[in-house]
Amino acid sequence: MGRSPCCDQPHTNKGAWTREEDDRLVAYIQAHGEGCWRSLPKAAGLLRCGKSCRLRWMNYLRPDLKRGNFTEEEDELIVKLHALLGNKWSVIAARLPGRTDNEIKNYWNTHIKRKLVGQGLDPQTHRPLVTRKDEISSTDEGGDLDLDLTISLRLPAASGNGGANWRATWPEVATPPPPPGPLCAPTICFCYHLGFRSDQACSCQPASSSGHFHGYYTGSLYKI
DNA sequence: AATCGAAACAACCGCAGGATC
DNA sequence: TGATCCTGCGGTTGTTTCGAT
Repeated sequence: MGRSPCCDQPHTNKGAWTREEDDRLVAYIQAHGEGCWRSLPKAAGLLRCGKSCRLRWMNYLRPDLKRGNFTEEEDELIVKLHALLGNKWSVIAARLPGRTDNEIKNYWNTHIKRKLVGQGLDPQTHRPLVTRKDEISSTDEGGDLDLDLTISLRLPAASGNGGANWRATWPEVATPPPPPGPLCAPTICFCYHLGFRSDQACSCQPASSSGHFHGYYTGSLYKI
Protein backbone atom coordinates (compact mmCIF):
# COMPACT_ATOMS: atom_id res chain seq x y z
CA MET A 1 0.00 0.00 0.00
CA GLY A 2 2.96 2.26 0.33
CA ARG A 3 1.89 3.81 3.57
CA SER A 4 4.40 6.05 5.25
CA PRO A 5 5.10 4.95 8.79
CA CYS A 6 3.93 7.75 11.03
CA CYS A 7 6.46 7.05 13.76
CA ASP A 8 9.56 7.25 11.62
CA GLN A 9 9.44 11.01 11.23
CA PRO A 10 12.58 12.78 12.34
CA HIS A 11 12.39 14.89 15.50
CA THR A 12 9.65 12.68 16.90
CA ASN A 13 9.87 11.79 20.57
CA LYS A 14 9.60 8.19 21.66
CA GLY A 15 9.50 6.46 24.99
CA ALA A 16 8.01 7.64 28.24
CA TRP A 17 5.81 10.71 28.20
CA THR A 18 6.79 13.75 30.22
CA ARG A 19 4.43 15.69 32.45
CA GLU A 20 4.56 18.58 30.03
CA GLU A 21 3.59 16.41 27.08
CA ASP A 22 0.71 14.96 29.06
CA ASP A 23 -0.50 18.43 29.98
CA ARG A 24 -0.35 19.58 26.39
CA LEU A 25 -2.25 16.57 25.15
CA VAL A 26 -4.94 16.83 27.81
CA ALA A 27 -5.35 20.56 27.27
CA TYR A 28 -5.66 20.11 23.53
CA ILE A 29 -8.24 17.35 23.75
CA GLN A 30 -10.23 19.21 26.37
CA ALA A 31 -10.33 22.19 24.06
CA HIS A 32 -10.89 20.45 20.73
CA GLY A 33 -12.06 16.96 21.55
CA GLU A 34 -10.75 13.65 20.27
CA GLY A 35 -10.34 12.95 16.61
CA CYS A 36 -7.89 13.27 13.76
CA TRP A 37 -4.97 11.84 15.64
CA ARG A 38 -2.80 12.28 12.61
CA SER A 39 -2.86 16.04 12.79
CA LEU A 40 -3.25 16.36 16.54
CA PRO A 41 0.44 16.29 17.52
CA LYS A 42 1.30 19.23 15.30
CA ALA A 43 -1.76 21.18 16.36
CA ALA A 44 -1.06 20.49 20.02
CA GLY A 45 2.62 21.30 19.70
CA LEU A 46 3.74 17.78 20.47
CA LEU A 47 6.72 16.02 18.95
CA ARG A 48 4.90 12.70 18.89
CA CYS A 49 3.15 10.66 16.27
CA GLY A 50 -0.63 10.56 16.32
CA LYS A 51 -0.63 6.93 17.20
CA SER A 52 1.42 7.57 20.29
CA CYS A 53 -0.89 10.42 21.33
CA ARG A 54 -3.96 8.26 20.91
CA LEU A 55 -2.44 5.45 22.94
CA ARG A 56 -1.38 7.80 25.72
CA TRP A 57 -4.82 9.35 25.88
CA MET A 58 -6.73 6.08 25.69
CA ASN A 59 -4.62 4.17 28.16
CA TYR A 60 -3.55 6.76 30.65
CA LEU A 61 -4.95 10.27 30.39
CA ARG A 62 -8.66 9.73 29.76
CA PRO A 63 -10.57 11.18 32.70
CA ASP A 64 -12.97 8.25 32.94
CA LEU A 65 -10.25 5.72 33.59
CA LYS A 66 -10.45 3.70 36.75
CA ARG A 67 -7.02 3.32 38.28
CA GLY A 68 -6.06 0.78 40.86
CA ASN A 69 -6.30 -2.94 41.35
CA PHE A 70 -8.84 -5.11 39.64
CA THR A 71 -11.63 -6.31 41.87
CA GLU A 72 -12.53 -9.95 42.28
CA GLU A 73 -15.68 -9.33 40.23
CA GLU A 74 -13.71 -7.75 37.40
CA ASP A 75 -11.28 -10.62 37.56
CA GLU A 76 -14.02 -13.20 37.17
CA LEU A 77 -15.71 -11.24 34.41
CA ILE A 78 -12.49 -11.04 32.42
CA VAL A 79 -12.01 -14.79 32.68
CA LYS A 80 -15.56 -15.45 31.53
CA LEU A 81 -15.43 -12.97 28.70
CA HIS A 82 -12.09 -14.33 27.59
CA ALA A 83 -13.53 -17.83 27.55
CA LEU A 84 -16.20 -16.55 25.21
CA LEU A 85 -14.32 -14.03 23.11
CA GLY A 86 -10.67 -15.00 23.24
CA ASN A 87 -8.07 -12.27 22.97
CA LYS A 88 -10.56 -9.61 21.92
CA TRP A 89 -9.22 -7.19 24.49
CA SER A 90 -11.02 -4.17 23.16
CA VAL A 91 -14.36 -5.98 23.27
CA ILE A 92 -13.64 -7.23 26.77
CA ALA A 93 -12.59 -3.74 27.82
CA ALA A 94 -15.89 -2.38 26.53
CA ARG A 95 -17.64 -4.48 29.16
CA LEU A 96 -15.46 -3.15 31.98
CA PRO A 97 -16.06 0.57 32.46
CA GLY A 98 -12.93 2.53 33.20
CA ARG A 99 -10.59 -0.23 32.08
CA THR A 100 -8.55 -0.19 28.89
CA ASP A 101 -7.76 -3.01 26.53
CA ASN A 102 -4.07 -2.57 27.25
CA GLU A 103 -4.64 -2.70 30.98
CA ILE A 104 -6.74 -5.83 30.73
CA LYS A 105 -4.27 -7.44 28.37
CA ASN A 106 -1.43 -6.74 30.78
CA TYR A 107 -3.47 -7.95 33.72
CA TRP A 108 -4.33 -11.09 31.85
CA ASN A 109 -0.74 -11.83 30.98
CA THR A 110 0.66 -11.10 34.42
CA HIS A 111 -2.07 -12.32 36.76
CA ILE A 112 -4.94 -14.30 35.34
CA LYS A 113 -2.93 -16.46 33.00
CA ARG A 114 -0.81 -17.66 35.88
CA LYS A 115 -3.84 -18.11 38.08
CA LEU A 116 -5.56 -20.34 35.52
CA VAL A 117 -2.43 -22.39 34.99
CA GLY A 118 -2.25 -22.77 38.76
CA GLN A 119 -5.80 -24.10 38.66
CA GLY A 120 -4.78 -26.58 36.00
CA LEU A 121 -6.54 -24.77 33.18
CA ASP A 122 -5.22 -23.82 29.79
CA PRO A 123 -5.44 -20.01 29.65
CA GLN A 124 -6.18 -20.01 25.93
CA THR A 125 -8.81 -22.70 25.75
CA HIS A 126 -9.98 -22.65 29.38
CA ARG A 127 -9.94 -26.38 29.27
CA PRO A 128 -8.17 -28.50 31.85
CA LEU A 129 -4.51 -28.87 31.06
CA VAL A 130 -3.71 -32.43 30.10
CA THR A 131 -0.38 -34.14 30.23
CA ARG A 132 0.88 -36.07 27.24
CA LYS A 133 0.22 -39.28 29.13
CA ASP A 134 -3.36 -38.31 29.89
CA GLU A 135 -3.87 -37.36 26.28
CA ILE A 136 -2.67 -40.73 25.01
CA SER A 137 -4.67 -42.79 27.49
CA SER A 138 -7.77 -40.73 26.82
CA THR A 139 -7.43 -41.29 23.09
CA ASP A 140 -6.77 -44.97 23.56
CA GLU A 141 -9.95 -45.35 25.49
CA GLY A 142 -11.84 -43.52 22.83
CA GLY A 143 -12.71 -40.79 25.30
CA ASP A 144 -12.52 -37.97 22.80
CA LEU A 145 -14.11 -35.16 24.75
CA ASP A 146 -14.52 -32.07 22.61
CA LEU A 147 -15.15 -29.03 24.73
CA ASP A 148 -14.72 -26.45 22.01
CA LEU A 149 -16.72 -23.37 22.94
CA THR A 150 -18.39 -22.33 19.75
CA ILE A 151 -20.38 -19.12 19.67
CA SER A 152 -22.40 -17.94 16.76
CA LEU A 153 -23.94 -14.51 16.55
CA ARG A 154 -27.43 -13.95 15.27
CA LEU A 155 -29.34 -10.84 14.63
CA PRO A 156 -32.02 -10.26 17.18
CA ALA A 157 -35.57 -10.03 16.08
CA ALA A 158 -36.61 -6.73 14.57
CA SER A 159 -38.39 -5.71 17.71
CA GLY A 160 -38.34 -6.72 21.28
CA ASN A 161 -36.00 -9.33 22.70
CA GLY A 162 -33.73 -6.56 23.90
CA GLY A 163 -31.91 -6.45 20.61
CA ALA A 164 -32.80 -2.97 19.44
CA ASN A 165 -29.46 -1.43 20.28
CA TRP A 166 -27.20 -4.30 19.57
CA ARG A 167 -25.51 -2.60 16.64
CA ALA A 168 -24.69 0.46 18.68
CA THR A 169 -23.38 -1.66 21.51
CA TRP A 170 -21.38 -4.05 19.42
CA PRO A 171 -20.35 -2.09 16.34
CA GLU A 172 -17.42 -4.41 15.80
CA VAL A 173 -19.67 -7.38 15.31
CA ALA A 174 -20.25 -8.09 11.67
CA THR A 175 -23.72 -8.91 10.54
CA PRO A 176 -23.84 -12.64 10.79
CA PRO A 177 -25.14 -14.87 8.04
CA PRO A 178 -28.60 -16.31 8.42
CA PRO A 179 -28.74 -19.31 10.66
CA PRO A 180 -28.22 -22.61 8.87
CA GLY A 181 -31.15 -24.19 10.55
CA PRO A 182 -33.05 -24.57 13.76
CA LEU A 183 -31.19 -24.72 16.99
CA CYS A 184 -30.07 -28.19 17.66
CA ALA A 185 -28.85 -28.20 21.20
CA PRO A 186 -30.16 -27.00 24.51
CA THR A 187 -28.80 -23.57 25.22
CA ILE A 188 -28.28 -21.46 28.29
CA CYS A 189 -28.34 -17.76 28.93
CA PHE A 190 -24.75 -16.60 28.78
CA CYS A 191 -25.62 -13.31 30.43
CA TYR A 192 -26.87 -15.15 33.41
CA HIS A 193 -23.72 -17.20 33.36
CA LEU A 194 -21.75 -13.95 33.51
CA GLY A 195 -23.67 -12.85 36.51
CA PHE A 196 -25.81 -10.16 34.92
CA ARG A 197 -29.34 -9.64 36.00
CA SER A 198 -31.80 -9.82 33.17
CA ASP A 199 -32.45 -6.09 33.30
CA GLN A 200 -28.73 -5.34 33.19
CA ALA A 201 -27.45 -7.13 30.20
CA CYS A 202 -30.03 -9.22 28.52
CA SER A 203 -33.57 -10.18 28.08
CA CYS A 204 -33.19 -13.80 27.31
CA GLN A 205 -36.25 -15.69 26.31
CA PRO A 206 -36.98 -19.14 25.19
CA ALA A 207 -36.42 -19.04 21.45
CA SER A 208 -39.08 -21.53 20.69
CA SER A 209 -41.42 -23.96 22.18
CA SER A 210 -38.56 -26.39 22.21
CA GLY A 211 -37.30 -24.63 25.27
CA HIS A 212 -34.00 -23.52 23.74
CA PHE A 213 -32.63 -20.20 24.85
CA HIS A 214 -30.91 -17.47 22.98
CA GLY A 215 -28.42 -15.61 25.08
CA TYR A 216 -28.52 -11.88 24.66
CA TYR A 217 -25.41 -10.12 25.70
CA THR A 218 -26.23 -6.41 25.88
CA GLY A 219 -28.37 -6.71 22.87
CA SER A 220 -26.40 -9.23 20.84
CA LEU A 221 -27.99 -12.57 20.37
CA TYR A 222 -25.93 -15.64 20.90
CA LYS A 223 -26.82 -19.18 20.33
CA ILE A 224 -25.07 -20.85 23.18
C1' DA B 1 24.02 -1.30 50.47
C1' DA B 2 24.43 -3.80 46.20
C1' DT B 3 22.88 -7.13 43.04
C1' DC B 4 19.77 -9.94 40.66
C1' DG B 5 15.54 -11.86 38.94
C1' DA B 6 10.63 -11.59 38.57
C1' DA B 7 6.60 -8.97 38.12
C1' DA B 8 4.11 -5.05 36.51
C1' DC B 9 3.24 -1.60 33.45
C1' DA B 10 3.83 1.72 29.58
C1' DA B 11 4.72 2.19 25.02
C1' DC B 12 5.94 0.66 20.33
C1' DC B 13 5.27 -2.01 16.09
C1' DG B 14 3.02 -4.23 12.36
C1' DC B 15 -1.14 -5.31 10.44
C1' DA B 16 -6.15 -5.26 9.15
C1' DG B 17 -9.89 -2.99 7.64
C1' DG B 18 -12.97 0.94 6.88
C1' DA B 19 -13.13 5.55 4.75
C1' DT B 20 -11.98 8.56 1.26
C1' DC B 21 -10.31 10.16 -3.06
C1' DT C 1 -12.08 0.12 -8.85
C1' DG C 2 -7.81 0.60 -7.01
C1' DA C 3 -4.67 3.46 -4.28
C1' DT C 4 -4.00 5.82 -0.23
C1' DC C 5 -5.05 7.54 4.35
C1' DC C 6 -6.22 6.88 9.00
C1' DT C 7 -7.66 4.54 13.04
C1' DG C 8 -7.81 0.83 16.08
C1' DC C 9 -6.30 -3.72 17.60
C1' DG C 10 -3.35 -7.34 19.34
C1' DG C 11 1.27 -8.90 20.07
C1' DT C 12 5.56 -7.76 21.74
C1' DT C 13 9.27 -5.25 23.81
C1' DG C 14 11.48 -2.02 26.92
C1' DT C 15 11.61 0.12 31.34
C1' DT C 16 10.59 0.52 36.05
C1' DT C 17 9.52 -1.32 40.49
C1' DC C 18 9.86 -4.56 44.08
C1' DG C 19 11.32 -8.31 46.85
C1' DA C 20 14.79 -11.77 47.95
C1' DT C 21 19.45 -12.73 48.81
